[in-house]
Amino acid sequence: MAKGVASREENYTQWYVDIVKKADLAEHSAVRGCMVIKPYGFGIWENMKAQLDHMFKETGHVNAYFPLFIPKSFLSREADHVEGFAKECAVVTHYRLKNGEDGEGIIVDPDAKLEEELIVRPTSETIIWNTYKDWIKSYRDLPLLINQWANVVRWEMRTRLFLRTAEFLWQEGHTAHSTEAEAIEEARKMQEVYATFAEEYMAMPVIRGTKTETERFAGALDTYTIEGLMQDGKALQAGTSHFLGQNFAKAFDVKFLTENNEEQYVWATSWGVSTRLVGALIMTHSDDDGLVLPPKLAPIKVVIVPIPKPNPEIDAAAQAMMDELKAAGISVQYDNDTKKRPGFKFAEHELRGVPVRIGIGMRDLANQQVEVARRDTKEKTSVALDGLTTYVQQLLEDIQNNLFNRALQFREDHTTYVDTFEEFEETLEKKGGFIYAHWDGTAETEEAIKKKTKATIRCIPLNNKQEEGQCIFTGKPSKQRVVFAKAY
RNA sequence: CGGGGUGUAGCGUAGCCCGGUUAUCGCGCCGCGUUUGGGACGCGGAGGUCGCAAGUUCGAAUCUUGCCACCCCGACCA
Repeated sequence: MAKGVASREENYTQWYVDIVKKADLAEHSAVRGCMVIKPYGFGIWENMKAQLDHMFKETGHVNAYFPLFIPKSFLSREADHVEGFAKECAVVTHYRLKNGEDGEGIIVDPDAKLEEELIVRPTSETIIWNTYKDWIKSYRDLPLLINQWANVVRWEMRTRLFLRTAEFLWQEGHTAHSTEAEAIEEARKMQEVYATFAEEYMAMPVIRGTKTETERFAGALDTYTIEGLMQDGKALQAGTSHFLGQNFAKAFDVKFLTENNEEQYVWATSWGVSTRLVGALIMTHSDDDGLVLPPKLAPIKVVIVPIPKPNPEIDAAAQAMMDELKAAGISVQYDNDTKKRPGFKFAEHELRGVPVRIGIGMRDLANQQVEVARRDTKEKTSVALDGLTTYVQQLLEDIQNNLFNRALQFREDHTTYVDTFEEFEETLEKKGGFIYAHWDGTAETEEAIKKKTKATIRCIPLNNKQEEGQCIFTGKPSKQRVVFAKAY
């Protein structure tokens, strides 16, 4: 176990905090509930962002930017929406400060009160739809496929680094369509983009599904979700995509003329993922030795450690390796710090989750080889210098695949089908994970189960198998199982 | 936002109950030397508004009050 990192077994929450801090990803700031994302943590986010942005562009979206501030009146235009967010909004009431007369320093100038308060966006549907109203006049203006990368603020009671902070970074896509079918297709398409990203880049298997009414986004008709399973057996919602129907179009009066010169409201979607994904990444793969990163998102894929310390010969060999690896598009770092000994460096790079470590000493050089260690299994192998880059490329792929398969195996081991409430409670307590169970489809039952067990319905899986059964709680007839879990 | 806990150097801590020299120790940091294939060692050195603010007192890290931050448990949420 790494120094200064709690084991997952003994204190999972502390382990998570330790990883974030020791791997130098983020720290708490002077502002309540807000974090400072440090360069290494931000590097992971940047890699996520670059890939997602690419995928959005590939699916026809363009980026734009809308204001941080939203007039208070906008938020209340859509009834469900305002109810969903009202309790966690930061409000700007004044626009000026001045020196206090009693010499107590700077105060809010009472004369500078805003006519209408501004809300710091918790999400941008309202300001965006108010804008779209002017942009959309004809079916020729549709579809409108826009994404923005932004920060948002939700005044959370209880925060956790990356998983839930008062301010967080995310992207929000907001699209407008001429037909209901097209909007639904868009929402599902983006759910699939998220799922692909999670599985292929984060190496995190996810369940694709639909949210129940209770768990749905405020103002949406349908919320599509991807749900991951963390190592402590709790589910984490990693991304959502919403079919908004015509709710926002009606609230903001966004109409267009069809080919037949008929006036109609547009159909909308919105979808987002946030820096929470960094938290998901940590909790999916990391171990008691520190962070474990999938190669595709690791800021540094390979680190070269001179053993026992740098010298001209080793430097030259390292430089040659780096040139070759960089040429192959692999980010690599040469740790030629003379103050730290190799063992310390090994532990440090493991803590930071660097996927591959290459150790090179005089003994290796004499044999024209290096020692290659992989972070996921901690296996070490001697590899010939000749063909090293090819080997590393293959190894990075192996690690990426292994991480996914390992996480998938974990999820399968922590997926249980139950038919009685006793089994349900027992599974929750002893094993956790995803529980497939019959449910009568009512919000009341869902609420009652949540109250009793803290487990919520994470989703109704896409293409869910239809089977007759009885609700585990009420015994009423049910046509399909839904996925329950305790969640973040 | 409710209940509980914690806050002493960059990090981890002793001291606090029972007020009294110059605030303890380890890690880290700086310098020199010896080391170096899995978290090195010796010697020397720097580093502190004891979370912040009031109060009690001749005297406060220590007692009182308020505030802030973090952790754990609830309610809320991505």
